[in-house]
Amino acid sequence: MPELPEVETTLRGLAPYLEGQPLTQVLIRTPKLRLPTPAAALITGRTVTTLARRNKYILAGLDDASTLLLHLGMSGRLTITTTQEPLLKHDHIILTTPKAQIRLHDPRRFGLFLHIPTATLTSHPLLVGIGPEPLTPAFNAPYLHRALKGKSIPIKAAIMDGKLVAGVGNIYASESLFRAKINPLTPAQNLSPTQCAALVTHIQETLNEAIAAGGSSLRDYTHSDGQLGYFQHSFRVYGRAGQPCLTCSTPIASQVIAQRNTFWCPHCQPLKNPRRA
DNA sequence: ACCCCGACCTGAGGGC
DNA sequence: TGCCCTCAGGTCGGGG
Repeated sequence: MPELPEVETTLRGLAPYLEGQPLTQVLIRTPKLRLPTPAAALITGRTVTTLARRNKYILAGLDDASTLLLHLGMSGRLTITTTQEPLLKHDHIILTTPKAQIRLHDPRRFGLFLHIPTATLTSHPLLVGIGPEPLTPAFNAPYLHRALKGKSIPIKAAIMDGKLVAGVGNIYASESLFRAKINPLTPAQNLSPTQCAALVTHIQETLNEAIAAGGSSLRDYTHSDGQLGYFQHSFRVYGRAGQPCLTCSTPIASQVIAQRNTFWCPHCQPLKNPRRA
């Protein structure tokens, strides 16, 4: 479920309950998510000193120069609850602070919960080689144009590659390409500098709007259902196959690209040079 | 270097 | 009611 905006709003919602707080109790109920989970004793009693996001990872720095590295995978959620509420199936990691209980709930277990020395963070295999953050100046039109050189894969697949740019997932890839009026099947290397500029702009706009929408829905989670980062999205093309384009009423097309379902408007996002060899 | 594809998991929803 | 199939917002590693 989570893409970058969901991770970002999860992080913001989490901060008041976790930042500066001691982990008075830790319960690890699942020995292995995508990778083995650490023993509870290693982190019990530590205080969370910093909270940050890199790509779709949440990084929680602890006061003993170690860091918790958390990823929500496809189906992961963090919930904020009281200690009273019963544990649910798929609540894998339970962190208790004086303020709340934070639970990692992940039915498919594609998520991650690791504990590593902070000094090794930047060289960690999961983080090394990740591309620029999409919402920073490092992600710009000249960079994108350069990065796409020699790539014959569809632009949709290219922007979902975290080594090229961090955090653009399946939904926002389709949404950004629609806004930039670029056909998702366009070979990546064929994008003009102008199209690269448009794509950068619209990736940033799409992500920022989603973060703003999520941010505006942040409230006191201990009194709602406790779920962080989930809010009503209105997507322009994602999930709308066959429905009229909001701009021109042409039915939205869909096709699996790079093993993921992809949505676009054939009229607003025409494929240039459609002929094959 | 580039690109493709299977693998990792469970649950929801549709068709019969 | 139940079975069987497909699909799901992510990522990695192996092989061509």
